Amino acid sequence: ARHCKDNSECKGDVQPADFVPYIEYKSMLRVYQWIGAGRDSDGHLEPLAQFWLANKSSMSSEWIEDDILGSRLENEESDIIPPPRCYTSWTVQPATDSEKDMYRAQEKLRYEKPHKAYTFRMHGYESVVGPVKGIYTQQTGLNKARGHSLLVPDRPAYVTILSLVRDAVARLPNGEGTRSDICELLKESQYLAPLINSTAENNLNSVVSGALDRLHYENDPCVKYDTPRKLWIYLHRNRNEEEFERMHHLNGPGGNKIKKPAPRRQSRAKAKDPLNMKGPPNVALEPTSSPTK
DNA sequence: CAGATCAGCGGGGTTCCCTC
DNA sequence: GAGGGAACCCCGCTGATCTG
Repeated sequence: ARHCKDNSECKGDVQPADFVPYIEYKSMLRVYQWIGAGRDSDGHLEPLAQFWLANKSSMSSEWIEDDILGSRLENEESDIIPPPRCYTSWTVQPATDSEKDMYRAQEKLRYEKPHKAYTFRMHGYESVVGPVKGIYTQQTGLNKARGHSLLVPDRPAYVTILSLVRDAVARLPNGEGTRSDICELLKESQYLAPLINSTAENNLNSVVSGALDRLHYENDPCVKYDTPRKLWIYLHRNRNEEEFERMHHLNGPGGNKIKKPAPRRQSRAKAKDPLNMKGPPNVALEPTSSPTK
């Protein structure tokens, strides 16, 4: 991989049609990180290595000037997407009854201690979820759960559509997936009311859409939507339970509760401006990628 | 009672697919 | 290639409920 000063300089590079970056540039730390673990293979790397060997004499080794990337550092620092803690080749599919039982047993444990982080272990993949927002002690559960058309009425009050969607996002394989993947995982929850017809299914889709919407405007959001790849990414996918609990209490009662104003999105025309997309050709400045299915 | 949180709603924008 | 429709996300507003 090499840096180009601008896009035009990169036109000579070759990338496979199904190109996905294998290294990520951490602008905050100014380091490159290998993010291809589990996805790399000689089949992908050999053509690139051959091309490099054939063309290395004509390639520039110049680095991006600080004034090109430097001015963007502050913005990017908040946009860094961590790689998953572990990888899985499992893809989302409807759960069998035994899989549902297994998940529900774990989910029960997770919500027995809502003030603690929890690690779901399914399909050989570990998904760590943080404590439920706003819960800092072992609750007595006296509060009544708010009514919700898609949730069962006899559930703890702190089990909301937001918490369930957050768990479903956390359980996405490698922390990435589509909205329908999230819906599929959500259906395994014991707190979701049975979907009786296709109308209820559509309703679930729009409810999840709204929940994802709200989740990614939170302070320290747990999800981000990757527009080019049309995937939702679990931003906390590399945190462990200790980190979750530490951050939970930092933001908890007595902690820093200064609410960050909702990040105003760039105007769409601006966000899509190709001139603003200065990422090096083979480096993910933003999301990590997984192979196209 | 005020503020925070959760959730629903609807208009607007973008992208993709299909048809002509 | 242009146009239309569908699907989806973006964003602000509002109301219900809970908490201190």
